[in-house]
Amino acid sequence: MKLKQRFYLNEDVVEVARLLLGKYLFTFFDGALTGGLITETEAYNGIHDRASHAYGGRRTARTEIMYNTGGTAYVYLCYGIHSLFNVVTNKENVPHAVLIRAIRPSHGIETMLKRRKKSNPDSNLTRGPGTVSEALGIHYAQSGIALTGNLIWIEDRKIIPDPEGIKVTPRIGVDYAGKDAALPYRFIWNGQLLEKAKK
DNA sequence: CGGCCGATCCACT
DNA sequence: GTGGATCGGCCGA
Repeated sequence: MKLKQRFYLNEDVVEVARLLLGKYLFTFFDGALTGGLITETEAYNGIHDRASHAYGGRRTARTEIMYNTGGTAYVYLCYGIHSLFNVVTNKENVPHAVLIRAIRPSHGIETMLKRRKKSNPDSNLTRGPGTVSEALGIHYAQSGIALTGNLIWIEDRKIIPDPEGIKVTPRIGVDYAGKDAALPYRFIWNGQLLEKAKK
């Protein structure tokens, strides 16, 4: 059920962002399994995307991780406070990535509550990219680890989102990206499942 | 080196 | 709806 590297080598990062809806994101740190159903993603489409850290082919110590082969975690510090978790896609040297913006908690909720310093699992436990990382225990020092390993991984549990339940919008917080700020690269799934095909 | 600023969140009003 | 927190990355001098 764990997604194989083949999944991450897809050359269409926007498609991957959509396909990740309904998959399960897990971490296993400090003996605790935590995870949930991915409900919101954003695609960052490489060197021609002004919103991407890799725009213009920029390579720095930080962005270098995005040039890894698909199936790597790219985690960076935002606003000095938040670690934001991304899935690197496509082949080596093509810096595509999908930002995970929200999950629906399913595993290790007690652990996630403790990490988030909350007492009740309300709708804000893992909604927003900074809170997802905090709840799952992901830190920017972990940027570069493989999603085919046993610390952070994604599973396909045969959950099939209803396309009608998926909303597509521009990305959040990328006003600096000029015309690319308007691209429809954000996917939000309301949790509605596809009805079994009527025969 | 110095300075600006960000793929955000939360408390408060 | 608004503003403060908080610090590494990046760029220019």
